[in-house]
Amino acid sequence: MKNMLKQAMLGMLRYAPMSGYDLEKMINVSISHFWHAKLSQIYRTLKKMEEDGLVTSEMQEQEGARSKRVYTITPAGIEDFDAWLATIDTELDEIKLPSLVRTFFMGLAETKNVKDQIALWQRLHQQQLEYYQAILPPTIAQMMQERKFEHEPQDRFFWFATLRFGELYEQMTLQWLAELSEQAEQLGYIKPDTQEE
Amino acid sequence: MKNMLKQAMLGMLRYAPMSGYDLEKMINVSISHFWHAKLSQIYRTLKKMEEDGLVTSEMQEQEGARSKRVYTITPAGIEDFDAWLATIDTELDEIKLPSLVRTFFMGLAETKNVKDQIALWQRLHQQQLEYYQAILPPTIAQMMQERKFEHEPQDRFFWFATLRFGELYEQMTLQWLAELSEQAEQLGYIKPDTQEE
DNA sequence: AAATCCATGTAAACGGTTACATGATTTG
DNA sequence: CAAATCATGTAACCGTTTACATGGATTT
Repeated sequence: MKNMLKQAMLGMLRYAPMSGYDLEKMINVSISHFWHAKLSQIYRTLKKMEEDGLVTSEMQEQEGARSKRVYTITPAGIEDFDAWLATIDTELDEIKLPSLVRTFFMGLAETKNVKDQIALWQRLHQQQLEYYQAILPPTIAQMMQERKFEHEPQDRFFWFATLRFGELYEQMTLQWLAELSEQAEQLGYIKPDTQEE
Repeated sequence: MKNMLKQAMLGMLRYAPMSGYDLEKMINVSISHFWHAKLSQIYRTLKKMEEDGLVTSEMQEQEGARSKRVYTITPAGIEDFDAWLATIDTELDEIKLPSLVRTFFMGLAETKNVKDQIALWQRLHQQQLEYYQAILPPTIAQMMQERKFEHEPQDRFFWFATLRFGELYEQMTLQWLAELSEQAEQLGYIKPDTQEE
């Protein structure tokens, strides 16, 4: 997998200086549906980036709260990030979807299981769709304000374009699951509703 | 990321014994659009699986070709695989999409670049869609025959259901890209067609 | 004659997760 | 008063990639 975490972190720091803890929030909320990272990895990566001169840090005192180490992107960091943005990606993303691996082998599973699994996926993706549509947009807008992201209308445009991708992805998945369960039921590969356990 | 490679390999071996080289082909063709692995990792994993008693191997001579080490799933391996299939996955897949990270930061990029990148993605996804629709189905069918996969109609059904997912995924992505480029152009975030370089 | 495919592996490095360690402040 | 949030880090481990090493058979 491409080394995207460094770029994602530099990108966030281009909008505003922030701590490792803040970066984790930005990544695991704003772009959670297509990238994620654990705090431990973020701290390690920040250390490495500071050694490489891409960021600098200083402790910042806070009234009534413990102080935090705030990272700021350096000119070298900006150069590195902009150079990456100026390149063109010529390969499709390599995706790993455990649920599709499971689906591939479902012909070997119990029909009761297949039915339950598909029903659960439908519920989870329905929830996720609602999360993208109703909960995430205001959360992201609020986050950008709180962390004082200096940005232009076009930044906002592309941020919300990635959200739109999430929405379309969930809708497509729900469509696929509906098709799958309908056809599987017709062919007798999953039990039709009998209600009782 | 979940430890899917072991399950994917056991699953393939449930249908027919095969070599590490064959397994790589099965994984990187049949299920390439949602899982992949390098040969070196496959060989290491096979070694580990043999130590754990999930598979056994024996050298198999071939006329006019070098011999190969053919792996067969053991009863313990079947048990392990079936136990996994009988569990229900209660979490959504965690996806990593480098192209979406790039999109998120496109407000900071040159408009010329954005335009070129989106155009290239459109071409690549169009190609991939055609690959799923025209090339993969016969390739997979042929592969299953050659490697003597003993299977039932329901196996086939779920194999092609994962292909259908790939098709829908590409169509959805193309729709998203069309929407994105249209809106970005309207708002002046990418240069409209001027043809000359 | 060269390139690709078949075929198997090892070693080092890298990316990422899990577990551990600590403790103050805020919210329910 | 308990749980969640804020806040920073280290160490060990695991999964994955890249580079190395080898060589016969087939296709172009």
